[in-house]
Amino acid sequence: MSESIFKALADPNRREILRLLGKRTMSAGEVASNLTITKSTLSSHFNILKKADLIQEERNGVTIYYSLNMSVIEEVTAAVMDLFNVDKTDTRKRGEK
Amino acid sequence: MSESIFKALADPNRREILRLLGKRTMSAGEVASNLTITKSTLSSHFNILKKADLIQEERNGVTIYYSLNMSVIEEVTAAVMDLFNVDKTDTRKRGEK
DNA sequence: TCATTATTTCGATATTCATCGAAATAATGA
DNA sequence: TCATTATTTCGATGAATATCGAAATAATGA
Repeated sequence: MSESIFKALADPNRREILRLLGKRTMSAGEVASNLTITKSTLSSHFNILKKADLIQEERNGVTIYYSLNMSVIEEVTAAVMDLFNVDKTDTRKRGEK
Repeated sequence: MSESIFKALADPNRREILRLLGKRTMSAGEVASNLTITKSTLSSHFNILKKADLIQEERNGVTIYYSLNMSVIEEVTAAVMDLFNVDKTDTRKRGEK
């Protein structure tokens, strides 16, 4: 769940991949040409993003197309919100015990 | 900036620290008693969260109180949103080249 | 000044992680 | 079936990271 999502977002190359796929569906090769890593490294990043359910793949012949999994975006923002969910019943000010 | 934020959110113990501080301001010792790590490890996590500007500290005598830096939460959600900002000018369907 | 309490810094260690190049797999068209 | 193209898997490596215990620092009150 959200563990794998936060881990997935921790790497700059993976975040760049998400930004690229946010513009449009791309093949692995197209994504690679926008980054400075080898294709084998990219493939490893794809696996991590897939495990976090952030992207999906679709093979078309010899080419595999990757796209953002839009349905998970909601879950991502929910996980972030949950992290900062302040308890309204506490009225103490900072530094007060 | 957001690099340090995403890195900071990648560790489960740090996320738990944020959840705890989201409920109320706590001393380092109080936070420690809610986790299963040593105080020295906790101190290292505090440093990382401080560097990401996610928490602030305030010393009161011998005790240091930590609290969520609410003003950065907005920045966090903005960074996440930015990540998934889809370009509306692209009309291609998935798999279409 | 000394003892106490709270927390941090230091140095070491073990694990995780990003990365690479080379070899393997997969699909297709000649 | 062979060559080509696209991508992945494998095994190794170096760097980053979480963790610990022990020693150091900081504030305070006796």
